[in-house]
Amino acid sequence: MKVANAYSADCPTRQILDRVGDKWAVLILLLVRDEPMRFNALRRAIEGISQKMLSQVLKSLERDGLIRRRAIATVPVTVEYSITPLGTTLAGAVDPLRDWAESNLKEVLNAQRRYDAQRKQVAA
Amino acid sequence: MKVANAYSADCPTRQILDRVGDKWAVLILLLVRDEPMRFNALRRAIEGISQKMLSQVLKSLERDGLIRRRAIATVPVTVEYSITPLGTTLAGAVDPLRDWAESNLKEVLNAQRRYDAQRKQVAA
DNA sequence: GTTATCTAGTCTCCATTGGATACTATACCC
DNA sequence: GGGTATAGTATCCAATGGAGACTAGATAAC
Repeated sequence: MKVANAYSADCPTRQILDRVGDKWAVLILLLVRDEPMRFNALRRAIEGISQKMLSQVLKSLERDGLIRRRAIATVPVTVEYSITPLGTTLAGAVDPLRDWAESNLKEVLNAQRRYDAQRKQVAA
Repeated sequence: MKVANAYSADCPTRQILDRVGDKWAVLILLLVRDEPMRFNALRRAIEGISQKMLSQVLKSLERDGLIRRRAIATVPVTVEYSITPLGTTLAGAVDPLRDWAESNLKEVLNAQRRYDAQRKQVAA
């Protein structure tokens, strides 16, 4: 039995994992899933993202067919980003992860505290 | 209704997403889920990871309580990394993502080709 | 008329990160 | 003594990410 091997550099899965790994991409995806949003609305919604990063990530999400960009001829021009069907399925696959995070964050933080406390003793 | 807001910088969910965002962490987690592995075994299994990164990521996964490190007094010393129950649940939450990747990679690549082709025309 | 404001970005610079490579310590085999 | 294996650490350089200034085009305010 041949198993898809995500551990070789050219594995498809790894490419997608890298995309999801993108710090901002998932955040944007989940936001535009709820409702189409404009550039500056996204920027305000996502605390800490720079304009450069937002612009960059939006572009690559559009390239991947996960979101759609639509410029509207108003003054000043507004641009609306919305999720595609493909993007919706990805967002769905991310949900379990978000749920896990919400359920288990406390446990992770506890583990970190335990680990740090131990290291501190060793150092002392 | 108050919704957990993953978009503010200090949101728990975002911290976990950052962790999963780590290029190598998920790969390691999925590997040691199948069976405990040693340092160099992991290095050989994961194409392209440097020793520094492997060491670093293993340390932070251990700190988060997702894997366990066990040094065995052989010569030379061997160190075995295994997944914890907490780690197992996270790995489970990652599975849908991997499945999505395998199912939809082709479509993503197509979208990229379309996008690039269009940009090329505009540039020409 | 001129200055300010709004939009969606781009440009430039610097700090942080990631990766490649060399190196350490220990003990076995030959 | 030289080579191999273990699990890392140390060092250096390139790539990435973020902060903030800047652009364009048109309307609104003074």
